[in-house]
Amino acid sequence: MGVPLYRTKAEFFRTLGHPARIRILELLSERDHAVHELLEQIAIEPSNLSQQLAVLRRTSLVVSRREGTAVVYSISAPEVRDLLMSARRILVGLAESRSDFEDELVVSPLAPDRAAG
Amino acid sequence: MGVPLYRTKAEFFRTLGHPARIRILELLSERDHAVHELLEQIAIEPSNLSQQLAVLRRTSLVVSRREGTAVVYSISAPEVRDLLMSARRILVGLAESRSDFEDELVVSPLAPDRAAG
DNA sequence: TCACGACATGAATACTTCTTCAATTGCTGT
DNA sequence: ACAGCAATTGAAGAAGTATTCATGTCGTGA
Repeated sequence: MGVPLYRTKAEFFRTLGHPARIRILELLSERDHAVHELLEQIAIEPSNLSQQLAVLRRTSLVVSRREGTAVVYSISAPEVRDLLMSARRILVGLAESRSDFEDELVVSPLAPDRAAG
Repeated sequence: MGVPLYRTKAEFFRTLGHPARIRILELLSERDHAVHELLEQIAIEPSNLSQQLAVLRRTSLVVSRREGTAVVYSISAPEVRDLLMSARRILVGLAESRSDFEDELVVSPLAPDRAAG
């Protein structure tokens, strides 16, 4: 146990900090996908996808197996699904409180037109 | 709603992807803290702490208020606490499955004593 | 109002991480 | 064994993020 947990956590979150990797994890948390299937869903170059998959493999978040001509990926920690959902909940909450606030501005006594952000 | 959710999620996780910011959120999820209190707990330079707090403020994860001479921070989304805990669970799980595998290697026929993780 | 302590900001340099390209490996069918 | 598709790798330049230093702001108490 040389590395403090908050450091490991930060590293973990950084791994999640890329749109393509989020998409990959979302897709894999539904079911296993071959690389070419991921490629259909995510609009990036094959080699870029491979790079992102490599990042996820390094942190053991996903594992791959070869099935004939295809390589199939699956998620190692199904709990990631909950994590993504709970992130969504937080984001929706933050977005709401921000637009609530904008509403309040608009609802002031003699409020002139105030463009929405 | 111009920005796809997976992009926003990635951005969100990137803001969590720094040891100091994780520490800050952990501390704030227990109770509000003044900047000088955070400074006592986290071993970084004051101006660096300010920078990290600024990052968290930009994403509305924390808010600050002035109290006399001090500036007090609090967390906007208490659910962040759950998120951090569920991240911990995933990390522990991944770490265990990795060392299980190492154990298997060690657990050959004449397995010697096995130290607990 | 002046000086001081508590924080924040801007800007520069040093790192990391992204994206893309060219080259490579591993199967499958012939 | 070879052609051809699927996926990966390494490397290089572009883009983004971290850390630090010098400076600026905002209250408080003398």
